[in-house]
Amino acid sequence: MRPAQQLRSRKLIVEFFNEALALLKDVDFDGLSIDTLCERTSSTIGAFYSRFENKEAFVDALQLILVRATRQRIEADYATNAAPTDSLESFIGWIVKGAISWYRRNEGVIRASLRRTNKEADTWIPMRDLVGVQAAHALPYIMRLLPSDAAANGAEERVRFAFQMLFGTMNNMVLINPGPFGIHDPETPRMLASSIAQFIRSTPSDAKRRVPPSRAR
Amino acid sequence: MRPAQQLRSRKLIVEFFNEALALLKDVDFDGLSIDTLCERTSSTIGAFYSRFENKEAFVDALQLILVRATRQRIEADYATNAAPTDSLESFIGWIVKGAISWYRRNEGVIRASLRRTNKEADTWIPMRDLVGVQAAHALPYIMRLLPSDAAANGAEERVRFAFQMLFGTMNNMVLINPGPFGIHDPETPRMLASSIAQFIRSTPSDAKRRVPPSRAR
DNA sequence: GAATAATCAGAATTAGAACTCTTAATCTGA
DNA sequence: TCAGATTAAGAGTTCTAATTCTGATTATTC
Repeated sequence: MRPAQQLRSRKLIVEFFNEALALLKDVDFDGLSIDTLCERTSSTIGAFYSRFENKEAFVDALQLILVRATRQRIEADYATNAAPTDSLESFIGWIVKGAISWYRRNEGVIRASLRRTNKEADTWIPMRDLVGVQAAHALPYIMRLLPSDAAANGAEERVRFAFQMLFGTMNNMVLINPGPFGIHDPETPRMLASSIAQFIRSTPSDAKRRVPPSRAR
Repeated sequence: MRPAQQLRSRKLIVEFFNEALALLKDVDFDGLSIDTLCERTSSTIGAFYSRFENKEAFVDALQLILVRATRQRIEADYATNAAPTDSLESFIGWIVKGAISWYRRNEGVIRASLRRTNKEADTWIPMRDLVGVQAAHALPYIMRLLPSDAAANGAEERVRFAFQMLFGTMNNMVLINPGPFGIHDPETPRMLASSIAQFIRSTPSDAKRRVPPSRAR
């Protein structure tokens, strides 16, 4: 992306991004046509290509903006002690609530990003790192809130897996809306939070005691 | 898809499907080129189009084959009492093991199906129904294996949500392989099973007791 | 072993969307 | 105000991959 020197082009770039975000509610990156984008912004192909190397660069930039903003938001939240520390459940509830609202606000880009074709270049990587950032911040909080017996045995592994399930489930909601619960349903945060809190709390012996080896299917 | 009258074309159709499955390990439906497919099967464009209306119909057929086969497999498994009934954990373990191995076997098509662009036609629907079928079969088993206090309060809802998390997590693994756990990791089934069993067992009062309302993020 | 139907071959066509390129307009600084 | 730099217009080009179409080839039937 070539940086703009003049105000008009700076404005135009913003318009491109905003209109793209709007369009992404209906289509994904493949379906996002540069022609359409230019029409919608009352602009032209030439203007677009004098700013962006190509469509891919534009899309990368769009993703990057979101990732950057989100990362800052996360950092800020933790820096200002916004995270509740009274119990594991309320901490997890806070995490989940924040995550869900992020998914709701950015549904279009997220869906498009998930679908973006990646032959070699793993275009989801910036998004993935976001989950990593979240997990890294949350981990010490969670460990502190966990009773010592639960914390002792592989809690960190369970936490990481819990995060993976959390974001996996939300990605899936945004991607294919499988039902019965959708990203916009009011019960969804509660279900998610209680489920992963439950899992994090569980001790490995719970599982061992209860799961005798079953025959292969 | 026009049904084949002669043996040679029946064979060819099978070859098309098999080769497509092989190709889908590397590319998705967009990247699956008919030209390539025909080369790989030592066949020709003409042969392909004398069988299939167009590429989309071919892809639909491919998906349908998988969905049909899977549905039958599920029905058969339950019909022959393959499901363990000694404990919730072993039943869930069985479900998860079966599901994971299905994902491992069919990773390519699944990934491609997840990514398939759907403007209006929701091409994932047949796959989604599969989850529904699974859940419908499993539900009564689970209810029977649940202690009465857990079963009483919204257990059905929790079961459905657990299934949604299970398949959401696996879809996500296949789609973007987020880590730390992958669909091929040997620990994955255990983690998945213990996590959803835990959640299904939990009573709503667990959650209520433990989650005081936290301030919005 | 023709006659007819089914299938295959594959060059040529089409279509859609990204991108280029040249000319025109607009801005900026002196 | 005007010369040079930046930006915008948008018709035209290019590229890619699906699809069409017509003449062979191969199977089936009587």
